Amino acid sequence: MKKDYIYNVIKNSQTSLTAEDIYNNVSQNIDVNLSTVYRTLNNLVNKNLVNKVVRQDKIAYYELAQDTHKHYLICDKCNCAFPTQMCTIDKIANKIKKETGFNITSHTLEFHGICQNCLKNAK
Amino acid sequence: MKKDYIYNVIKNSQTSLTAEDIYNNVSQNIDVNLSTVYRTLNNLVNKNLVNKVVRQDKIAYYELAQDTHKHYLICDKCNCAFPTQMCTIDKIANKIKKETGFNITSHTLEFHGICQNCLKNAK
DNA sequence: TTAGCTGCAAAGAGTTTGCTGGGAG
DNA sequence: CTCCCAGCAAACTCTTTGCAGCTAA
Repeated sequence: MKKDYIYNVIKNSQTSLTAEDIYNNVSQNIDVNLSTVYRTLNNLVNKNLVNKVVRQDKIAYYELAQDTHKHYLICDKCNCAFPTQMCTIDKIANKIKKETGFNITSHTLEFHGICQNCLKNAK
Repeated sequence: MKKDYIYNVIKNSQTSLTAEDIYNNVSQNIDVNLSTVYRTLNNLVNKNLVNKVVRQDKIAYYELAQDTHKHYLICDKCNCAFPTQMCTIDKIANKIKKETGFNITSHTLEFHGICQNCLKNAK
């Protein structure tokens, strides 16, 4: 079952991956079609096994759905992404929920800037 | 100059707008082409007069670049968006900057859930 | 004149979908 | 025997681009 291959790639990855990343990775082991990757990913997302986040580059990134909630520092030069655990948004979300009655169920947060590598190289 | 029409629509809007919103709005007054809208928007963004944010629906939303920084509560049912001023992200960003050396220059934050209207209607 | 705007049509990227055949239970 | 899975090609959506004509300073 190709689903397992796809799921495992996500599971074993340290960062979030694009559909293409996953396609390339799975393709090293078995034959698979891009449509299948997309369809499977949508399945996994619907089953809450995988989270999908659309970033400012308009590309969807997938990662394992887990409790430890991550956000990324995305470099606008090299497009690398460092995860950060520092998420106090839930507090803010709760506050907003109480004050406005809007039932917040999720949030996305992206930090943009220039990573240390690119800063060095620029000098 | 069509740029002025486009800029004014953004300036006078209470919420962020898509290129299509802007196109429809401007079209009520003058003839304009969608390409022109996109081109003009990109110009305005490059000149830092307008901010562009890509949301989870993969659509770019435009709003006036201003100091008072807003984030939106986006309803996953009716897709309406309520602005909220409650942004303490800058503090977090500064902390991350210090601790990791990653030079954060901007961030995006989106809250998703169900708005009060949709909550009511569901009952 | 020189540069920057425009419209139009076509291209592009990422993603989805319809149809069909194939494999698992 | 069913039903879900997979491949392929085509379609879709939002956005960008090339080209040619136009406009303004």
